Amino acid sequence: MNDDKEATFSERNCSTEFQSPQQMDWLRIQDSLKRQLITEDDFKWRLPPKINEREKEGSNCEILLKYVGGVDLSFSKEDSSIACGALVVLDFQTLKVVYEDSSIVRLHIPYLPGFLAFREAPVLLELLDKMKKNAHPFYPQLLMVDGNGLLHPRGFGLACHIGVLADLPTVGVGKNAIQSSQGSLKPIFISVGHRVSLATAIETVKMTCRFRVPEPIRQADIRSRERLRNHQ
DNA sequence: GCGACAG
DNA sequence: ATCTTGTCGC
Repeated sequence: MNDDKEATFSERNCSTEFQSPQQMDWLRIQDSLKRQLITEDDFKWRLPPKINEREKEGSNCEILLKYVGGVDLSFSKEDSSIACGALVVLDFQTLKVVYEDSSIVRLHIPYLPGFLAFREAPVLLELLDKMKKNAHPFYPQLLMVDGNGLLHPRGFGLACHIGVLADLPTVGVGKNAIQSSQGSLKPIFISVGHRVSLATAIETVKMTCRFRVPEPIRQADIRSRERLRNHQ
């Protein structure tokens, strides 16, 4: 009964019959990048021990997760091709913003379901790269992305895309998803981006949620639209 | 007209 | 993504 729905959904999104030449390229790129995707914990830091939890034995790792990044884009209401991408870094424990940068750009690639990364990733990768080039001490150890990761028709959403290209642990956080009208309370959709397990993805998001959306993404959202406003 | 698929 | 007022409550 439900198999019919699953099958048609999958077919519709993975078929190459009705794709433009551009989208054919994008499909190949996604497929290629997906081969580099890591969906397990792969980082050298550890989460701060929970309050009622004993320190884990055998964890020789002394580095604690401290710098958590968040990225988001906001768009101009007048000209939808004008956007502001923002990158923020928060202290994982205090949730205070310790770094902020943003960039106003003109986007030439339209939004197409399943290909969000080709529209939004370039700006965000630039902001990350700028920080890395400067060897900034607050460069994020984990990045939360406003968009899905594995939760994607081909299992390679924006969070995966950014994670692989930046070689950074990422978590995807979606605010809408397919067949979203089931849950009653507006849920968020957490999925693995790159170099994190689902358990870690969920745990880190929970630990940074003061409100519905985790604080790193919320701050990136607030600051990107704020800057867009002051620009015109 | 219906259904609807991140941002 | 963006368009949008007031309202309730801490």
